[in-house]
Amino acid sequence: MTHVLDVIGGMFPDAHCELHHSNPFELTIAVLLSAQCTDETVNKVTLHLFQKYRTPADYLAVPLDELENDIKRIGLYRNKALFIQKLCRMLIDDYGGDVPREHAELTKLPGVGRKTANVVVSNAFGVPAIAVDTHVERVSKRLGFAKPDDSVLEVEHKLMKLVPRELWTETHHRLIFFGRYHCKAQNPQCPVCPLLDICKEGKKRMKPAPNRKAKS
DNA sequence: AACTCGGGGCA
DNA sequence: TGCCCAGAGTT
Repeated sequence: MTHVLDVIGGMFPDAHCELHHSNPFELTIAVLLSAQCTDETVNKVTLHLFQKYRTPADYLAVPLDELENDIKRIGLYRNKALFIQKLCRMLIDDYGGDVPREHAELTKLPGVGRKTANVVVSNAFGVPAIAVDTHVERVSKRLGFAKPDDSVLEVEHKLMKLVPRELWTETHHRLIFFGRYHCKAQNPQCPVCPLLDICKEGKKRMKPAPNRKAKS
């Protein structure tokens, strides 16, 4: 596992959170918005959004329609606008206007599940965590760190056992970059992958079965 | 466990 | 054009 992380680190020396933000609150909003869409799209929206809305009260000061319109370029925008206003209401009512630092409290917020909470605690509060999104899940299963039918939670636990705690967050970032830019869902770059010799899935893909459709 | 939300990216 | 996606909530 350590060897794999080193190799990926060589491929992506500057792997980091790609969401634009300047504090825990903005990060929470950005991660919530990023569900099922790319960080690049989120950044285009938050560039303007974070100029207009700076505090939880700012998000509550406008009608829901207006907030929806402000994030309209992002998929699932109606759900997310509603989540944001409910979340801001909870921050003000229950947390003194600040984003809670505890994982268990974060997951109580609407629109914040396990993955989002892990990204917030690790990336905003420096708490080691491995956020398992579909990239991390896919890569972990292809490389054999988890089994094909493992749940997201099981993948997270197995990764945590394979890596020392102080490297959890870095592991998360590296696996994300590897999955997003190299070990992609549709067209994994197996022919030029430095991990091919230790990757079962990669070897399987390099010599496809005759009855399988092979893209070329 | 399956369904829903939804515009963007990519073939 | 059609398919899939840096998830989470509801049933």
